Amino acid sequence: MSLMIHNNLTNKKEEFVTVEPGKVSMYVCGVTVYDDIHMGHARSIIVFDMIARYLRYCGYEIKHITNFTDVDDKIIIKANKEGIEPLELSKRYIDEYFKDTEKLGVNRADEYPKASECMGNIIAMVKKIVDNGYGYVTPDGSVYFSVRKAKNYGQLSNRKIEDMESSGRVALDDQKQDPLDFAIWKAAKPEENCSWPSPWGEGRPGWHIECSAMIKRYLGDTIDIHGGGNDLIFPHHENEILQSEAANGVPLAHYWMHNGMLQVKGVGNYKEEKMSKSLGNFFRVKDVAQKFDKYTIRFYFLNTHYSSPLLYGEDMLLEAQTALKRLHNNYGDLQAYARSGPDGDGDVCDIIDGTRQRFKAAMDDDFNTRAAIEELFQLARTTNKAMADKTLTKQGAAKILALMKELDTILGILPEEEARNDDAFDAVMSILVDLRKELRARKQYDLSDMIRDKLAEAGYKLEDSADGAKWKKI
RNA sequence: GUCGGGAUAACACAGCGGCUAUGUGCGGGACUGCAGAUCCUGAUACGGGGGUUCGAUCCCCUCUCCCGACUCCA
Repeated sequence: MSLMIHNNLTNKKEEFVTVEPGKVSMYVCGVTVYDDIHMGHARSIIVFDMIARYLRYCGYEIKHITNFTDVDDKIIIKANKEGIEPLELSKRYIDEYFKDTEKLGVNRADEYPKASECMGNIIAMVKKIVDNGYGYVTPDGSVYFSVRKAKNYGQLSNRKIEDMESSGRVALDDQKQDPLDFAIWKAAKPEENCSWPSPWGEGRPGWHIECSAMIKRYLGDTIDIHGGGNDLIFPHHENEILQSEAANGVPLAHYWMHNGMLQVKGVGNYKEEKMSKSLGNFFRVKDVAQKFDKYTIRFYFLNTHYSSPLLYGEDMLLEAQTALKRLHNNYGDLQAYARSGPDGDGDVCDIIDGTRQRFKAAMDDDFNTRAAIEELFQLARTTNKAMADKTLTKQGAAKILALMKELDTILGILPEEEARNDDAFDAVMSILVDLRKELRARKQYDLSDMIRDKLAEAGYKLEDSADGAKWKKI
């Protein structure tokens, strides 16, 4: 079974074949760092984190690059308002970005290039585009891309030039030779205080060019996967393709993947709308992370296919929390069972192989994390039952746990192993458990409940059942 | 208007041409000193209308509605 990816370039599910066998180059559009990241960004970050994790799980050596746009109108405006340098402002939000994504359990990408630190590459690419005849310099020292000269216009977004013209929404600008053209280099404006020297005078990059330049610098002319939110398909990704292909003469990316938008229930007319800064309906990651742990947030996002729209609400997170608790309980119970269950060779191969095989089949089907998570719930029911009838052995439980950990390297929704592996502690706990058993046999419930309560206060939860008590760390 | 994506039980969200998914919630039952957990079980589905088929929720056509993009946007 091979990995199938829904490719937005062709709008088909295609078998994943890399340029170089065993290696994956992946570029994901990051954020403009002028404010804290919100849950919509979190979705994209977690989705591509999951994708990178799965590819790694499949044995690929992956290079994952995500950029920071730190040169941008909004940054300049906000920095001017605060009376600080634009790069000082963006630095602040880059730091916040890392703090916030850490709260989401995100594995770091290999590099996080910043536009401000890739000026050489950007200028070189602009120059190349002009040299190749796809760009022109205006009198004020800006450089524009000639859209009509590009081959394959609209290959990603299925747009035709005629449609663009008739839409009546293309911006007019006296510097442009054609309203469809877009800036790849913008001449400096004196009041902005944010520019770099270039062959065309002081200026700064256009919005799309940094990604093209960074991809070339870090990953090469043609990469395997290019990702981002589906709101970037047009014009951002379309223009990235035009620029890169005009400069390099080869396709930019083989697979284009886009995550669906996070939506928020509209206030007045109960329609859903996209969570975004401009609509003001966003929830900051740092605020949400105060109420919900990373496992819950990840579960919430991964419990839906990455490309589908997803409704945001605290009630959704609460439901995710309850659902995930079932998995966490099962995981904790298995850990307890692996300590105190019956001995035996514990043949659980069928369960393990079947679960792994179905889990992988789900993931291979365009990263269907939702279906993969269903396997975890099935496994929980199977093992809960096996623990209840004692058909599971402690060795079997250990093997199931190993499988769960293995699969969780992809999802990151199960609690991490405590560093502790303390036999003495286990022995003490087992004394307490036995003591309670005796007390309960003598119906001295006040004392047995007191032990249970005190242990709960100390962070350990005891659960009684017909065949003795189990304990786990809360 | 153009281009994408949707419409699945109370809610969320998968999936498949015939074997009724998963979680939450709700109704029974088991277990139980209590708490918690767990197991068994019940009910409520595939937007409307055509068509293809022995058979469609799944394929085709059409209608309605929703979301996103076309302006900064993950």
